[in-house]
Amino acid sequence: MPELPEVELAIRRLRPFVEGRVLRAVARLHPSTRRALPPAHVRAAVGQRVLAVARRGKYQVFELARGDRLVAHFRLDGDWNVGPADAPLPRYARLALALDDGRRVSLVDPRAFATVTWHRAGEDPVAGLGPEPFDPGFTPARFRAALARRRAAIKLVLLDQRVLAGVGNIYAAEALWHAGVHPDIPADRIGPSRAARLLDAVRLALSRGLDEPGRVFATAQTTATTHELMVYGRDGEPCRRCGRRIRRVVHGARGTWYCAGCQR
DNA sequence: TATTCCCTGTGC
DNA sequence: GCACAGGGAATA
Repeated sequence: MPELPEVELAIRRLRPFVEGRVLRAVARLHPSTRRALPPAHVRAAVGQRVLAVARRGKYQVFELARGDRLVAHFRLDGDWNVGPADAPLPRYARLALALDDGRRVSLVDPRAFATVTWHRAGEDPVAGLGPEPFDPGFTPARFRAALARRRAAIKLVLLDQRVLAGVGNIYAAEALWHAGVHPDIPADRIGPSRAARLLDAVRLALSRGLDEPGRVFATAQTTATTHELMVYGRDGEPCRRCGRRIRRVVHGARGTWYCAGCQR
């Protein structure tokens, strides 16, 4: 499911096709995209040149020439498809952008959870979003201060986009495993050294997702290949670090996998 | 702060 | 054939 790394890679693939192009038409192909993007907003965006596409957390921000923006969010399984405008639409296309070079960018999203919204110039389309995990200004001390304000389980707090932008269910579980932190620990009980370790672990887990797939890497504990998960979805399988069986618990209707042996 | 809802393919 | 999965907004 698209979290920060997958969204970043999707943007990198899309950029060469859309940056500098003019939006000739926007087709809303499903009730979900018609809800999120009313006709007036389509009219506002059509005819404008796309100056740049930026990422903020899991959001993709299309900067338009007049200063307004289209903002896409993949949610659970959205992705972009690029092809000629006269080709048949891909299966599960929920929205399509016709470009001035004859190409068409389609938002492909089987579950129709993805959104594309329009935001007037001057408006902050991602207000309230927390810091970027790789922002050098986001220090372990700031991370720890944010955690200290929260009593909920650290797993849930890592998913809170106001605390940290871009981490979802998979990378939260992976980061907690890398850091050796139990998912149920209350966030405000995480001290400075564990907060520093956890921030490093978040960055490590996200980096693995950004790496070339299949490259072998080693950490202090284990050797694996990039995009290979350490705990997520490995219910009952042995921990790659200590061999104990991975357990699955539920946090707010979402699965969390962890190792009771080395996450404390 | 906890629960519900939006959707539909996948896996039992 | 049906429960389940899940990010974020809305609701209680």
